Amino acid sequence: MAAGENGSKSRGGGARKVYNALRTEILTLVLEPGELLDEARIGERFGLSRSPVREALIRLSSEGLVTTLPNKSTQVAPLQIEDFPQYLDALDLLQRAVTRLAAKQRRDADLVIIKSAQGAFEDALGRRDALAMIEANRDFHVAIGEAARNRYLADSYARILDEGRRILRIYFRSYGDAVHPEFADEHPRIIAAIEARDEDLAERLAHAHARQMGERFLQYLRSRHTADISVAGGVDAV
Amino acid sequence: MAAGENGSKSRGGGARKVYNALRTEILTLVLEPGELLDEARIGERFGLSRSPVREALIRLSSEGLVTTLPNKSTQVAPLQIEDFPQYLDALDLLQRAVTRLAAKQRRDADLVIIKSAQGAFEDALGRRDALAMIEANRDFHVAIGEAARNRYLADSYARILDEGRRILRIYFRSYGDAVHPEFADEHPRIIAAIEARDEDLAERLAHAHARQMGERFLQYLRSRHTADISVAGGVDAV
DNA sequence: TTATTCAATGTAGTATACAAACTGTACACT
DNA sequence: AGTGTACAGTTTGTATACTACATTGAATAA
Repeated sequence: MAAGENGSKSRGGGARKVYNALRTEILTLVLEPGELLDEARIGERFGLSRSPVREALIRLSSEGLVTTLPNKSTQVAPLQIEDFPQYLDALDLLQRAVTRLAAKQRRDADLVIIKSAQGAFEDALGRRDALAMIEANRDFHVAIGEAARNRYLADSYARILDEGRRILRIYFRSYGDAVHPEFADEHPRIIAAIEARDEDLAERLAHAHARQMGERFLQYLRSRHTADISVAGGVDAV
Repeated sequence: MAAGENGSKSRGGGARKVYNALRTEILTLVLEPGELLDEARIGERFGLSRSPVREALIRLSSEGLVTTLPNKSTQVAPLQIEDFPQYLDALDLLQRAVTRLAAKQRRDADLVIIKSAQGAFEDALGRRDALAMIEANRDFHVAIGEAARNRYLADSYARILDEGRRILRIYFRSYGDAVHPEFADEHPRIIAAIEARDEDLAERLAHAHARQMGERFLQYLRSRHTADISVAGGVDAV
């Protein structure tokens, strides 16, 4: 297979490339939960051997984004909506803590990053681009996580936010990726609270924001039958 | 290298074996923070090729237990005591949340596991076995995490607890692994609160427990010079 | 003596080769 | 017909081979 022929980075880049690509596709549901991943096929898709592909899959497995059936194959981690309440609890807790900390510890440089992410968010909102909106939303909160200056909490928070990308994707996709503008005004208020170093307000807004998100998704779940969107097993679900 | 000759599991077991071994040795400081890990050497130590070793290292890297310098080598993740305050904050937050949830959600089966871990803890205390005590302490809290029935929080909590094993190890080792009995009576009270489903008390005790641990370690840090125990870079530090 | 270049060496990243386990199908036997 | 076994195909897990990057140290020049 044309060894030595490579487009981008001659070394070390292969595994990272596959990792990033698969990760994005998993989080955007281009790869459906439960879908089976074949190392060889992925390898030939990227023009790489199985080794870097394997590395990428191991990383993803370690993050819980893929599940590896021993000696059989690895599949995109199923989304178990039955523990969505757990998810919400965790998101709420970490979001409150992190946003409060950010209000306390933020520096001006942090604010710039946060506002920039919010800019991208509003941009996507204006373009009615659901995909970009989800990503910018994640970046916005991750930026707040960084501003909290606690790598343990920020890591856990980022992990949860990523999981949320898949949930939000299901939500929007089910509405044909129509963008609902009701999300628009919550972020600026959070920014303002962080900028004003108002810890209590920041925490309260963060809490409300998580609740809102959960409420909307639960409402959506109720509108459909839970069974219908059980993406847990099949490739062709939803 | 005698292909096909292996003691335990003929397939999939190799990588897991290396992973578990390295992980334990990292968390017990048998492998010092900053120590360099050579894939080939590890491979020959376990009678395996580089492939399974690589898989183990990738997993560990993904968990933050080793740091991989691109194209150079991988080293045991340095312990940065300068962000010990961050660590404490995160531990406190998650411990409070998880212990409270455990008091709310626990089932009888959970209590059995928790008490069993506490049994091992007291056993180790009696034997003055610092290593076993640290491990049992971690298991005790992880069991509480399981009882909370929130896999997101339990995962984050477990991750933080593992990091704590290294910190506790430094602490005890510096005192020649002498076991201080003042830890003894906090766990039973936490168990009692969980058993009685007293959420507020459980959270308060969990909070106090985290504070105690942090206080002791900070006191230890103050007694030595911070620079002396900076295990960040060198192999032979401490 | 000190700085710089370059070859030599070692190790990580990738490719390939081989072995074991699982899957499914076909066929035989009851 | 139903069940069990054999065999082929597919795919993971591991071993080995190869390549490129990086560091080291010696040789040479200033």
